[in-house]
Amino acid sequence: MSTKASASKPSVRERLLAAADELFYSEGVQTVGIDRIVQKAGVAKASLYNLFGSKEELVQAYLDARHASTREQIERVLTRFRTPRERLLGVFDGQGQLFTEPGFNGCAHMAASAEVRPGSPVEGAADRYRLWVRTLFTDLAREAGVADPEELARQLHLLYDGAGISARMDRDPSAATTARAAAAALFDAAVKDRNAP
Amino acid sequence: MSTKASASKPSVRERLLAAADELFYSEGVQTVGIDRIVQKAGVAKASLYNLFGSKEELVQAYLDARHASTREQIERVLTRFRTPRERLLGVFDGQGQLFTEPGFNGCAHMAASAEVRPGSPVEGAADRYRLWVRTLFTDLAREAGVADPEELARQLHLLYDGAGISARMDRDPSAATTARAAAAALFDAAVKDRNAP
DNA sequence: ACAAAGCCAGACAGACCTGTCTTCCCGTAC
DNA sequence: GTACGGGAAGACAGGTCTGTCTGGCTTTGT
Repeated sequence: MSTKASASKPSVRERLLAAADELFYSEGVQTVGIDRIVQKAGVAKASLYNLFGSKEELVQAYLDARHASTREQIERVLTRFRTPRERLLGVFDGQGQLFTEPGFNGCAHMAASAEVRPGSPVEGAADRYRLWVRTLFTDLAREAGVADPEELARQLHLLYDGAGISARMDRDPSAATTARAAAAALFDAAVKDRNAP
Repeated sequence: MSTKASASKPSVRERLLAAADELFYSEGVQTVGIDRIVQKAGVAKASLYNLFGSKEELVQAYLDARHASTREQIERVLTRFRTPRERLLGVFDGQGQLFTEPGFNGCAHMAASAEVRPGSPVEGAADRYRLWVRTLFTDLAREAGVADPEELARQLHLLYDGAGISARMDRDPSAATTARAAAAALFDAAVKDRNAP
């Protein structure tokens, strides 16, 4: 078996994904060349092309790994909350934790999507990520009994994206707190409309 | 005089900026090479380097021109509104008009900032743009008599950025309408807090 | 022990990039 | 008429990129 070498030594694939994550995320997928990734991973260039086929597919794998990791982080935070309102706002708590991690550099999917040329398959990974965020907010809003869960989810998604942008471009991790406060106001207004239309 | 050739023929500088805007905005600053810009502008490569010095400075000039054009568009829309509340929400009306323009492809400053390597002077243009948006929202919120104009401006900026992201990545120009509705809810909640804290 | 597969190291081709420099043309001032 | 300067066209250098291919080493299975 070569796929489950996680106890003793990281497998070639794992080393490649780790190096790609570190370099792609901090410097961008366009400016980082294949040579630097294989050198950092201590891997032959032929292994990379045997495993992934092209740089574009490596970028997709890198984005999917980021997606999975973000998802785990947010869902782990959400288990700490009980009421629907707390769980809905907890998404921004999880986001705030991501903002303060060392080396945080904004949303990887936004950056990669801006770097590739339009129509690239890389945009599919970004679409998958956005669909997950949208569905998460919609489900939480529905559980909370909001009148129009889709509309509130769209609004919260704007705040979520905006916080990611601000955290990166303004270098201000407190954007998550601002987004959380705005989300609370929007949620409270939405449930109030429901009780007294 | 060569700088005011706008009546008969566009000057060399104007032709370069027009070509750069068209190519940089639709395909990205990294993937578009100098050769394609000088060819589209019908200009000698030496003229570009005499006028701008480097590609990086051309990118900055392109972003500053985008900034000025966006600013004019928004401010023109704002003149149509009278009450502070209408003017504050009118920013999202202007944004919605930008979203429906042919060839819209998201916020140029976000895309360019994601493509250049961190620390590039290009980020300065993005900072100038973000400062203008922030100041605009803060002034409008203060004119409206909100209790904490800076906090509301931060929240509205999140919606503004999020709408730009959604319009580009979800290909959904109605993101501006969603942002406007959320902004109205946040504004009304803020003035209500002021009247009955 | 021996075969076979996996993998590292690196050369190589072909394309593309930025930035400089030369050459030539054309319009204009004097 | 003539001198001059701005600009078009493009060759060129030096570097970087992706992707392929060869050679040799190491590890593993039997």
